[in-house]
Amino acid sequence: MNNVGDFLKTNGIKPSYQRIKIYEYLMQNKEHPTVDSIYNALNGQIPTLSKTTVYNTLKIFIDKGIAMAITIDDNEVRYDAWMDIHGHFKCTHCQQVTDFSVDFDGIVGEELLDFDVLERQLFLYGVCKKCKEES
Amino acid sequence: MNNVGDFLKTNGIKPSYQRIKIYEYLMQNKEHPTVDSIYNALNGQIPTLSKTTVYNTLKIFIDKGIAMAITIDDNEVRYDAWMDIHGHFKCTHCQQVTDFSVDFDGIVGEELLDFDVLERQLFLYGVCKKCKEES
DNA sequence: GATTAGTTTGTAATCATTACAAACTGATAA
DNA sequence: TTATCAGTTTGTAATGATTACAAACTAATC
Repeated sequence: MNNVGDFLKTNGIKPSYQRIKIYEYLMQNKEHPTVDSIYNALNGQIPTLSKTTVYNTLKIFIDKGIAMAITIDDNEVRYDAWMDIHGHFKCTHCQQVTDFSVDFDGIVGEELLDFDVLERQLFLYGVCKKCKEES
Repeated sequence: MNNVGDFLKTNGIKPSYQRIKIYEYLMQNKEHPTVDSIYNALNGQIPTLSKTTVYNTLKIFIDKGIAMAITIDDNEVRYDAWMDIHGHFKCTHCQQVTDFSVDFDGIVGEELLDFDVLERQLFLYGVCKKCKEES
């Protein structure tokens, strides 16, 4: 499991125990956890863990570009270690968030011709397959 | 100016003075105001206005489908009365939000084939034309 | 004019996030 | 080994947006 540590080092982040655990958690739990779920999940293994550390660590990850924050719904920020371009679908019934691939070519109008676009986020909302079948 | 009142009525909203003013403000200020800017802008005309009323009213507008909330950046919810499908570009230099048209055809991968997509939001981030030229 | 439903208002509570300072850790140098 | 120092973690307190709630108000109806 030392590859996570190496990965952090490669990205200019000192691989402390907490940071390794938090990044591992992000990688293993792709359902876009919140700060709270990360904290609660890791508190068992790291009893001294502080929520501030979770916030700090996630901020470092984002600064260094190895994670991103997504605000799918107001007032719940979620975190994601999958950095490929992809979109997020949120089911308004079961609240589940589903990733999907996106092809951004040619969707943007001329208004942004001379703009530098550095980051893209596509959010879709509706009813997922499972909830549709159940109703 | 009574057409705004009629418009609200058509959408099942009793056209009170506050509601009319708030909706007018949304229509005239397309830069995606926050609750705070709406409140501050209207407080002159309506000295008794309460921030709670702004929150309540915007919630009603959203429920009835004549406005939408966008969370371009964490912890600042903005409101928009333009309900056509469009994207939002936020310049990370000047913080300005620019609307642009979007063609969503064919961008979504197969993962969502059996999903009902009811709402779409596309956010782009980067450097706008003006800031690019200035640097 | 009385009643009632709906609307607005202000205050207090909530809750996520941030600020900050103290405690801790681990490496390096004497 | 011990001292030092930068970087990390922790806990508490502060902030700030949003919500809950109850009282005051308004407008329409009987």
